Amino acid sequence: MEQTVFNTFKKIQIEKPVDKIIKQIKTLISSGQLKPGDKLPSERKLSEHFGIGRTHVRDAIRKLEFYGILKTLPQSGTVVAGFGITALEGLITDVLDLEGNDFKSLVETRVILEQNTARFAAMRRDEKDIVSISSALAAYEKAVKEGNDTVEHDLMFHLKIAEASKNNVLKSLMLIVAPDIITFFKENDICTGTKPSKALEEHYEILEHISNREPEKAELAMYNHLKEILDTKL
Amino acid sequence: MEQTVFNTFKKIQIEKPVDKIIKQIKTLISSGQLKPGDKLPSERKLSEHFGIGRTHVRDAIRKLEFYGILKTLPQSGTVVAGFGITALEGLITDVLDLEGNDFKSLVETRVILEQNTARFAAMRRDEKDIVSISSALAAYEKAVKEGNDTVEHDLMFHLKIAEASKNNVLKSLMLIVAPDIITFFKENDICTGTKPSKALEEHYEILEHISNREPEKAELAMYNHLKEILDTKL
DNA sequence: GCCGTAAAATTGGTCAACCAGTTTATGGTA
DNA sequence: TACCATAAACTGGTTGACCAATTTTACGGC
Repeated sequence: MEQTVFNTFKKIQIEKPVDKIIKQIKTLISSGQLKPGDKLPSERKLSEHFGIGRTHVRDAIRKLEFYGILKTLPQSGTVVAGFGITALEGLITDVLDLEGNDFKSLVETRVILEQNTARFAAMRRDEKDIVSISSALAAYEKAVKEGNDTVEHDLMFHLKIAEASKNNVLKSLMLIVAPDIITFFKENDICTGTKPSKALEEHYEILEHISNREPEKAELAMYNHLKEILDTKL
Repeated sequence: MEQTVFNTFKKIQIEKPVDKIIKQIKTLISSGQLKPGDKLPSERKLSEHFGIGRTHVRDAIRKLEFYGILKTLPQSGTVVAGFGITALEGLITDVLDLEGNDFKSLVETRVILEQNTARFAAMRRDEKDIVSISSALAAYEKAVKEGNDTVEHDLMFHLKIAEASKNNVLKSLMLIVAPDIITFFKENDICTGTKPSKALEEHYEILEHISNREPEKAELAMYNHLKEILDTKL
């Protein structure tokens, strides 16, 4: 695949219809035609107003709904959150220029999330958590000794810890970040770089601290476990 | 609205078609009919196989795509991530039982995210960041002194800090958490509870530390600023 | 028998029509 | 005049058909 010449232009991409509509909705709000708490014009009206299919309008609404900016009531209408114009405009603007995730930010964020899931897990874990974390660790150990697929089992171990933290939001955020982490590690073969035996040992230490209800130690162990990744690829 | 009797059943809700299909796709993977890296059957095939409209199939695919589990190539096909069956099953399972966000988790997570955006902002801010944070703070101050809408301007201040942290992922996660925070505060009038003048003072302190490039102090100031919220409603 | 080209089938993307509830307007009645 | 039943209009939800690009297949020339 010869793409060298065109890579210069890779940043140039046609604005997706969804973002176009979101921008239009933002304009509606900015111009005061649409105030916080108002009911949005019907999807039909919007689609013909913007000269675009209703599908795209629905997509845009659902995206804004995901970020809590709109709320659609079935068979009744879609409503703008009662946030105040400042917050609404700010939020929509931020939604629009969500850039791709660079790996540095990704890892940085993962470390932060994981330090805290480990800490909370040590505070709140029950027996079931210990069991599920242990079994995930066992699967990881088996994979290490057989020499393959360590990345996924590694991540499952970490996800079980996130579950034990009893914090839905933290777990959700981990879930969002996780696949990107896996993909990158797969592509760059970092997993083979870090010694699996050492990682295994560290996993056991983390589990130990969580099991013993030692939040600070668990957090620190998690940090030490992940910190070298931070340095590896900066 | 008399609902007391029915509240007992509020947890029972019809399984959304999207989740139903996601479950089916998970089954396909579990049973080995669909392996990591494989191309998914076409949307048409899936829809008639499951006896459901193609729209729902597309919705399910897009949801799984958001979590990085599927990748769709326009006019070509949809592909399963090359994760290994363990990770795939685990991730899909977690996607399926994403529960609603309880407020305790929400605030806990917010504090964590914000401590770190403040820290990174103090390390990486440039002059433009200082300007935009300052102007957000000015708007907040004006709102405080006029006595309304503090919540949104408050949040905008925090979002500008997230931008200054130069960490895309952290900012995205803040964006996800933000609206829920606003909504809850609006509904429960917490903002009026905490003294706005004190909060304003704390905001200035945070900005000061970020401006002076003092990561630890910025992080601590942010923690102190938010910690009372943690205690307020536990 | 091999390769290149073109046509046919298949793909996700898009759209306009239809469905089942909700809301609003209407008009007749007390 | 106030009110309520009924119907008309409108809402988001869902579906099947159409589009353009891709992929596969088939055929003809070499």
